[in-house]
Amino acid sequence: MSDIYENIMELARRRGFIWPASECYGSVAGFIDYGPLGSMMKRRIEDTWREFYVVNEGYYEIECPTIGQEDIFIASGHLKGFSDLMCQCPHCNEYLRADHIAEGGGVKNASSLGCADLAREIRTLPCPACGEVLGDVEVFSFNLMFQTSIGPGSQRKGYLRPETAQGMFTDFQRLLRFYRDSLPFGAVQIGKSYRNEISPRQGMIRLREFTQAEAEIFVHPARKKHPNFSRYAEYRMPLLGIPQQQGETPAIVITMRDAVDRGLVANEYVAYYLALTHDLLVTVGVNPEKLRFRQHLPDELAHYAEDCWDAEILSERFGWVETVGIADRTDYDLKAHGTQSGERFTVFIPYETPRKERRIRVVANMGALGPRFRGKAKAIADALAEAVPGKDGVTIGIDGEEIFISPDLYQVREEEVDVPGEEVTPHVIEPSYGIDRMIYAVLEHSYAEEMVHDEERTVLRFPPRISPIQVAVFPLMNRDGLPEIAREITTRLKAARIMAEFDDSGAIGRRYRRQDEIGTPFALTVDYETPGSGTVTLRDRDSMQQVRVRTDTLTELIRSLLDGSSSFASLKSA
RNA sequence: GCAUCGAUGGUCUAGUGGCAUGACUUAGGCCUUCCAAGCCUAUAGCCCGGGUUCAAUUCCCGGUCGAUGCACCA
Repeated sequence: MSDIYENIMELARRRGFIWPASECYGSVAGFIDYGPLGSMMKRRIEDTWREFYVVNEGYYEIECPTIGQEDIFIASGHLKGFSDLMCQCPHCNEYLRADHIAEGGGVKNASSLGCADLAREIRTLPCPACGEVLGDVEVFSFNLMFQTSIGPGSQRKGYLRPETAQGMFTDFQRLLRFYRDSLPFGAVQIGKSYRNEISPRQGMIRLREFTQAEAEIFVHPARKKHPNFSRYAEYRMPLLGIPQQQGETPAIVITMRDAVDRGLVANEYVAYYLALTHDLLVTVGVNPEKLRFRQHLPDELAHYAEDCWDAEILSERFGWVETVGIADRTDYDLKAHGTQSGERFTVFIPYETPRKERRIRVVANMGALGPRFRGKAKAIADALAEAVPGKDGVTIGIDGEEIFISPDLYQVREEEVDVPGEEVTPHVIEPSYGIDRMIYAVLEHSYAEEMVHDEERTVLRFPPRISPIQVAVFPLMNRDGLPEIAREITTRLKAARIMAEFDDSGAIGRRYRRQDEIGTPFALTVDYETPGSGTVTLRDRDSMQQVRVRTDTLTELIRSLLDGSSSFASLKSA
């Protein structure tokens, strides 16, 4: 079957958008190169992302190493949770999930067993692929993280990060100081992540090395109203929530205000980023008709998450592709790093007025305790501070030893103290974008083949802000001083930081087609009227219409067409 | 990863145990006053490794990549 995917990937290869990686040695599945036009397009999409998150939201970008030490991934859960217990059937060589086989054979909690235990459990069970009893099989843990070693002698394990998110968590204290100790704040990262997929087969949809753009927004757990919610409160878009999926009804089109009020979306933060994501995806060229937001069902929702939605993009080849995840991850990540590192991952939130609290404090009488208990006295005093003594004294445990402390050895004081505030572990709102998937979606949704004068025309209808080449400049004829004028115009456009490309090769029609194919939105042609009138023709990629425009105001005009502040349709010939 | 099928200039493709087709593209030239026109010329290819053979792009084995099915999948 020759589908649109093959045509797009052929175009992408031929024109320098996407290539298989390291082809001269034979490529490896799950790795791609972005060619000259692909890199430029990717950068423009990333810059649009930055415009939304860094410039508008004010969440600054950071850049952390792609290799992390083991502790990070112990805390994040990737070392454990990102592993599959697998085995290979000795009869049919099929790779199988060992824990699934065990559970199928009635073993409870198989995934929590070790490799050796699991191998014992499944040796009497049949292989689900060939039916033979497995017998003597080795169970091994396959982790989706790439492992490496840091420094010589491989003393220290390192892992290539499976997501960029952890960097924002590990830098939490620094970020908190940077944002002057107050919530909410956020940080973002755009960069490579790595997952050693078992069989990455869907071209650039499932890569072993891919680019993520993630934001981690730290909010007060009890204050989940977005300060700028009004921006998207009336934004209306289709949501496929849990009720719609369970009732198998279509997505409901609803404003973000209503979605939060009705409890479909957990809070304003999540709703805000659902809308922002919709806005962003459409801005970079995703077809809104082929975009939906689907809520995670209770069984796919991580246990700690409060709410999670995927932006899914419809691809002719791959169906609905998860491209963005937007989750309220609560305090899970920060708590985990707090426990693992022993460092503080909380924010001190002062009360508006300090609260008076009555406290009962047990103060040891060291003058009496010291001589009697000697070395243990300090431990006993500490234990007393935590204890709740009865009338006749208290029994405390020190190193497993029960010790009775009579009331003459301590004092119980009741006092009133000022409590100025409390330590709070923020909740994390995480929008996470798969940039490569976005790029594929934009390519597929922009791609069109149409008949023009009985000839097929291939065109990428990119939004102008995404196009790698922004304007092409042609001399109509390759003589009579026309090329010189066209070159001079090209230079002027470039000086204004517009990506302009001069082309004088072949017939004019061919040159238009070349640019159509790579999505260049506009073309300027210097013709025989140019020297006399100071005008050139401006040709619009999508309509193929032309207008004459003045050359002296060209850079301003092109700039406004590119940033969307004016449109081709509104132009009148000069 | 398993099974099946496939891999020929940049792209699409013909074909073969002995010199490897054609089209498009690209580059140079001629021509050309706005949408892949025409003419001339040039560049460029049998996925990788091993085996069989006088000789392998072709046959055999292994690998890589791709498609399909199975398995797996934040």
